[in-house]
Amino acid sequence: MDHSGGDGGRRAVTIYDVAREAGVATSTASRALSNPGRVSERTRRHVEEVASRLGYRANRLAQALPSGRTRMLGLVVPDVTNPHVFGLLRGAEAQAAAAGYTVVFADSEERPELEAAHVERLSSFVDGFVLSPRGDDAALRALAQVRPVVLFNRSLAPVPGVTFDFDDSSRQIVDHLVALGHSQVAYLRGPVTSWADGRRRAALARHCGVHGVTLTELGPFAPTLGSGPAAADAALAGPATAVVAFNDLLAIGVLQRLEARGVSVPGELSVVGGDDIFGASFCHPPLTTIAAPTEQAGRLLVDMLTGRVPGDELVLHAPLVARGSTGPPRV
Amino acid sequence: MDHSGGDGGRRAVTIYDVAREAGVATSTASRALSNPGRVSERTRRHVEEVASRLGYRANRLAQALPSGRTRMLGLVVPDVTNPHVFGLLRGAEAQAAAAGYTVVFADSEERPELEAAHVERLSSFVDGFVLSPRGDDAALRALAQVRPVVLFNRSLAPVPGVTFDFDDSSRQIVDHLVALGHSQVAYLRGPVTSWADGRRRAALARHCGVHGVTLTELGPFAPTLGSGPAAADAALAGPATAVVAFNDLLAIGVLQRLEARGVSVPGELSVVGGDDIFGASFCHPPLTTIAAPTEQAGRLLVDMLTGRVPGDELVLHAPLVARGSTGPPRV
DNA sequence: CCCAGTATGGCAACCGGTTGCCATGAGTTG
DNA sequence: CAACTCATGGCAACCGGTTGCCATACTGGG
Repeated sequence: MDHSGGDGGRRAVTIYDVAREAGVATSTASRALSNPGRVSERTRRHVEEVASRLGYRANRLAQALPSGRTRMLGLVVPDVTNPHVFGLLRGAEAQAAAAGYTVVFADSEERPELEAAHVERLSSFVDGFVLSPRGDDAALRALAQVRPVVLFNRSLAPVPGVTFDFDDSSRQIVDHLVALGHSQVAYLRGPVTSWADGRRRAALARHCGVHGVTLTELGPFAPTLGSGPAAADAALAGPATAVVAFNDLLAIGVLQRLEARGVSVPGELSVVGGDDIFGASFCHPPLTTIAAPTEQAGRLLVDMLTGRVPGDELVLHAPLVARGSTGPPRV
Repeated sequence: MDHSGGDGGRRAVTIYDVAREAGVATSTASRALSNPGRVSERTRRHVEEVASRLGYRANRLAQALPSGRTRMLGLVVPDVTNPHVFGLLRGAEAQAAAAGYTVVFADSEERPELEAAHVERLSSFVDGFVLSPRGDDAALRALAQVRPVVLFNRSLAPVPGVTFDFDDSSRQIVDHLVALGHSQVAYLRGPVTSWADGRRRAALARHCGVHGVTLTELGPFAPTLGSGPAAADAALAGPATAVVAFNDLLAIGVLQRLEARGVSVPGELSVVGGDDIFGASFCHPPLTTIAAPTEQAGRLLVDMLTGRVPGDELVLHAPLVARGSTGPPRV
């Protein structure tokens, strides 16, 4: 067995080495380094000097073992490279740093079983989880028993979380399209495992109903650029003059396909996205979408986890951002 | 002190509980669960049954303490939300999973001291690091003594790493611009802490020299969309008919500014990026850039770390992707 | 039927820290 | 000058696992 620091060579310096070299008991060395005030200034300085001379670095594994606390937080998302979660990453990181925590990210690649595996692997190493979950309700509830958990974009009492006001953002979209004169709208569905997709569909249907707008559902589609062509073609085959996509990735994929097919946007078809990702403002034409305050969500989630805000169910307002991809239908 | 699993309530189930409940010694319980073959089939089954009935989950902190190995890898990047590192994240994750490792990501926000802090915090919890480094050489060499380290986009013998062939990609850019008829080129510099920036400048200067092209250096600029306007304005103030940006983020920011100022691209100014990020293909006009094989780099780096490839200095070829943002200069 | 060999299980040490409790000695006060 | 505080430092247990070594029981063979 190799107990070295990892370079396969000499063994790492332990607090015992420091204590021996400094001529004090290990408890004194420990207190000198991590519990100052309990030890005389002279001794403390001496121990610190010896520790740094020997290049001592505490083994955080051993340090965390008695208390079980590591001051690390786990953040598991379905896809780190999806711009939609950028705000979450940044917000969580910033707030965690402020509270003296370190965030580690893991990517579940949209797969519930990988999410479970990551959580399992990390659960001993972190004090709590921020999850943008893909797993089913039962698994999440079970996990919440073992470790503090907060959820992004999923409501699952009694587990605390932050969601966006889908009802209101759907209302804004429908109002916007109605104001432009649309009466035939298609919704391009996201993954069936997405809780948010179900919410958006329901809310859109309700508000379309209120305004007498006909809503068609297409899909489900994978929420990626690559699904854009199929989604665009499906939309063009129907009567819709405007499409609302599950998310911006899908919407941008649709825009690319429409450009390739020579369909003018918004003249022949208006396109609405879902989350105002990086790229939504500079694609062609710039995408009308919903600007979810994901960074704020990240901050709040970490606050809940670190106990600075009571764990609860928060719903954040997400405003519509109208850009060039929506306009009046060409009659 | 609270030794519970984290919910503040009852204490977590330990292997001692399992052993007692199953009526065997702790060593037997341990072996039954993690070293099968050393224990009779009947006993193993019994212990497993008891463990799952009690909801036992091994404390990985304690498990890792004796061996010092966690089968986790740390990946520290300057900015998780910079699309440039997406390939790195994906490639590393995929290859690590294949080798039975879990990857945790951390974000240094382009700050050397935060990078150091993350590494320090994580070093006991991971078996090695993949770094896209911002710290200085001495710090990195010191770190490499403590833990296995491999570097992305930085050459620093004897620490193994993967870099891209800047010389060749600069040659491709210059050849391309010369073929289009340009003779006045500006380089928009990246951060001074970036090793890659220095390499690109030197290589561009050399190849411009070969073709008798005049190269102007502007900046340094932060490698973000937000620096685009300043960079674009600086470029327009000079004689250049083509600009090469440090990276795509900066290049896309430039494109946005040029569009806002009504400057036609590539008619009045050609623009070249640096890393073919997400968005480079659908910005307006689509960006000519260098497609660095970052995913392959991520795979190789993890292979080096897990010892499946000899630790060494690898240089990967990065091809030019010509898109709409470059064309002949308007005479 | 006895003995050797082997499969199984248990004791205890160890990983590297932290901390409760007690002993000691210096400083303070009556 | 003696008694009492209080600051300081040390012993040892503990966190929750793993593992080397030994004891035991059971097996099969002579």
